[in-house]
Amino acid sequence: MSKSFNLNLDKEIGLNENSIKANIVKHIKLTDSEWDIFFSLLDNKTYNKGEFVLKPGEVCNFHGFILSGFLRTYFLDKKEHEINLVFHTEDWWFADIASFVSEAPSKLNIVAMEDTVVFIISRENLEILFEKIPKFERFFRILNQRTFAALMGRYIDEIATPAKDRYFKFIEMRPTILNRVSLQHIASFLGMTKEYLSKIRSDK
Amino acid sequence: MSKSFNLNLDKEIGLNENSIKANIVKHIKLTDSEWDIFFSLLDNKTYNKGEFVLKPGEVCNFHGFILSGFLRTYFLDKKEHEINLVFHTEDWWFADIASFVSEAPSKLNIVAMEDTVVFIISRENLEILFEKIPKFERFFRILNQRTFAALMGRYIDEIATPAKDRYFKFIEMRPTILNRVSLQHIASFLGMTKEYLSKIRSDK
DNA sequence: CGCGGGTTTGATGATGCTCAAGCCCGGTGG
DNA sequence: CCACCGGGCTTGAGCATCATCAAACCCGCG
Repeated sequence: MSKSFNLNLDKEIGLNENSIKANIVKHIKLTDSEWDIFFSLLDNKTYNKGEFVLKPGEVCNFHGFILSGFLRTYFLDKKEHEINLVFHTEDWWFADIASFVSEAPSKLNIVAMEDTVVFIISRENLEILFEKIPKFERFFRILNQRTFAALMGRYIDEIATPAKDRYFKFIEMRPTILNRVSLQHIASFLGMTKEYLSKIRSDK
Repeated sequence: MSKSFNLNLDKEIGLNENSIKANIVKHIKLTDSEWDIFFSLLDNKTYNKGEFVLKPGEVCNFHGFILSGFLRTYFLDKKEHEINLVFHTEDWWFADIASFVSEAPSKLNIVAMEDTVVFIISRENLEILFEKIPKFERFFRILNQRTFAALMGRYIDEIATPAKDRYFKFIEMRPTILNRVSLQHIASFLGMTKEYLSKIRSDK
């Protein structure tokens, strides 16, 4: 490949690196050589719309960061209904933490809802990263804390807020998601059936 | 004070220190002088039954570890009903993480259900700890990860499991709690009214 | 034009809540 | 020793929320 042919690609990777850099410098500062180490431990992956990042039964041996696109995490209940847990968009870390920590088979599906570009860091590389740059322990501590706080908020909402209010809260909090995903997925995310959501929406 | 006079007290503190040490060494190894630093940053506190560790409106500026006793974390819904989120027993780290990270007023109550002895580490001392012994970043990263995984499990259960099954699962998973707390608190913890739990129990 | 995914509508029914009453039982005081 | 109290637990009738199932609708697309 000629240099000029590669130019656009290089630019794009540069953009990607800046996006994850911006995410990380919010909590820790690194030197240039530390950044080099960090990026050497990442894999760049692309998932086409409909492709699976993780399937039940697999062990989640990675953490991921979304550069562009849109992932959906869900599981199947006893009646084989899909229950959506998270919609992950750009600038978002994701993993099945339960499977990651226990090294047990995941119960979750993570699927690409759009063509999606991610950085992946494997369990092994993550351990190397912690060893070489302990500051990343801090970064992931803070990340985990915030993710935990967010989940706790959702948990409380789910318990304390009736379905109707959850929907109106959702369109207020995450308006852009509305255009990127079908209503049935939003219904499932909000803990109700698509039929019931439809009734809520037509009520006013 | 004479040495012999202090002996019992020392023994007791020794016991407490061993309990939190055992909890920590599961994930990180410290030298004796690091342990000294660690313990110098802790406060030992006792809460009598009924006393509050945290009230809504206060900012949670600490993490705590339970040496003995029993705490309950709950919030009030719109109808002023208490909704139990966690029962914390011995060997358990606790905090309102959401309030801790955002430094916003807590929405939660944490109350002692029995006389309870805890170690408290303040936000300031926690930062000092991270600075002096970065290994603790790792410890709390792992702790947060596991807490997150546990909450995710509960969240999925709450969504995917009917009330009846949640109760039978609970008595199987946490049988000792049954004797330490009234049924109405268990009902609230399991996301149902005390009346409904009562019917579940009498059904079989 | 017909197909198919997504959405809506309506009838029916289950799950679990509300409210009110009564029960059980240990503690306290006369 | 009994009477009464109060907290926790139970019971029952009626009801709200939300799920299920089946049918129809809408609309872009081949």
